[in-house]
Amino acid sequence: MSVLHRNLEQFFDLTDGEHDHLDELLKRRDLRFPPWRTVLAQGRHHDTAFVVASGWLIEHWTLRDGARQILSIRLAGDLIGVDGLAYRKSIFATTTLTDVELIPMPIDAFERLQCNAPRLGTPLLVMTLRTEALLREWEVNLGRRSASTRLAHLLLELRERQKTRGLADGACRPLPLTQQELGDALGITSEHINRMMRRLREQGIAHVDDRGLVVTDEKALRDQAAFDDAYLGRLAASQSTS
Amino acid sequence: MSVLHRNLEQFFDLTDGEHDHLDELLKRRDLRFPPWRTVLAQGRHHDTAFVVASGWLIEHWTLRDGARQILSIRLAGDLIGVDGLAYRKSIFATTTLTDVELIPMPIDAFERLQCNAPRLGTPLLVMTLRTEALLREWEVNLGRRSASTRLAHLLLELRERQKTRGLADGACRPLPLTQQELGDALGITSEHINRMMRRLREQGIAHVDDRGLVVTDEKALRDQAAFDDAYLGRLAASQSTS
DNA sequence: CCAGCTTCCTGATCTCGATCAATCTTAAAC
DNA sequence: GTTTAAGATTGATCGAGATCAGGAAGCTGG
Repeated sequence: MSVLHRNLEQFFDLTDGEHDHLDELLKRRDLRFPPWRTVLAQGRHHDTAFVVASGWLIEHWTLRDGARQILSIRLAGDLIGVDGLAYRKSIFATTTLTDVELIPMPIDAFERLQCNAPRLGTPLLVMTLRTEALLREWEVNLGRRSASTRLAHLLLELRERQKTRGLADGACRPLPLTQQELGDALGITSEHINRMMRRLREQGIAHVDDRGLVVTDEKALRDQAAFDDAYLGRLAASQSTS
Repeated sequence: MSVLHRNLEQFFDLTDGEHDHLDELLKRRDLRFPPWRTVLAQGRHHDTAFVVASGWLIEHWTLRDGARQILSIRLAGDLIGVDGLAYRKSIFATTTLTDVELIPMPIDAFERLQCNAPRLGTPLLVMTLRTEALLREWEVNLGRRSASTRLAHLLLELRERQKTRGLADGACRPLPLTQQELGDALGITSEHINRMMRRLREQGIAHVDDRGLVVTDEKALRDQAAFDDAYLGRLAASQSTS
């Protein structure tokens, strides 16, 4: 059973017929991409959305001066390229960070689904609303919080999202983000990320080794992150438990 | 015919039956609110979304230390409270800035609609995707652009959104935002907003008088805003032409 | 093994925008 | 008409984080 089935079954019990419709929606063959491959280019036409079966991707936007803002980090179970439904093209770029498996989901099949299995429409809408909630949280981060808070927030969020999918046991194994990328996600220079990481290390809160991120003082990190319990709850609820 | 009908007809031709379903969805009586009334409180349970028939509202989030981030400004034709569909509660606050008319749209009727008029599901999903696109643009603003660019960007965006609804002819008539609020939307202090406004005034680019915002040098403002033509196109497409 | 990357790491300096502290304006309130 | 309060405006100072300018450390491919 695919990641998407599991993700949807969180919200709704699916009938056999609906399972079949989903199967039809998802073309059989998974696509595989190596790291650093741009799956959806900024501004390019596209008519296929994807379910992330495994791996990490980033959605990002490059300014004319070369500065880059990472808009969102997508993990297994997330959807990418849904904006094709609204614009028939990608308004930002989506790029792999690791080896990635994607399940294609043609946009027009997506529309047909609304008619053939209308009950599935609501869960899909719910998934996009949950993504929207994450974006709003990031607006707050970028607009109002300090560099150290933002970093702590991102590290915890990623660990939490990994954990709810059963992918991270304590340590968030592979943290396939360079300091440059952390910075691009947080609107901070990589030099400053480095300084913030040093502080976390010196304070014995967290550090990165070859296994990935290691959190040694959960509570302190949570304090730094100004983490809202309600937010954590939403995070958990928004993810599949695969 | 309501704002919502018009907004949807941009994307799809509606059958009479679908018009009826929409009518049923929208309870007859509009609700009216005075300025500064919180329609949906942060974290409070709610089961009704609304279509904005007229007026201005803000969606905002207040941090523990009292700092406020305005997440989005909502105008006539926009939806508010759709997150109730995903969370059964509002994860941020929605507050009126002016006199506002709202058309209630119960969440459960919304779900029934998916089954009774499945074709309507897609347009509603499209509307939320367009909102999502605006949020991503704001992520870029908050993360990567300077105060002056952000301000120019917001002023132009608001004027454009008003214009595509036929509400602003040249001057964006009532700009019901204090400098404090502009700051809260842009992640900037009101004092700094004031300085940026002074600069726009001194450079003869734009100023605010009793009629609202007056743009005297369109091109210069557009340059400051680093406004992307593609973004403008999306803005126009995302709004009703009421 | 070395040359050439990329990423990590660090310090010195500078700048944008925050913070603090007033004054001014205007419109409602009594 | 005086009081009061909210917003606009301005200046002086401060600080978080950017920018600049490099090393150090690992990892590629030759």
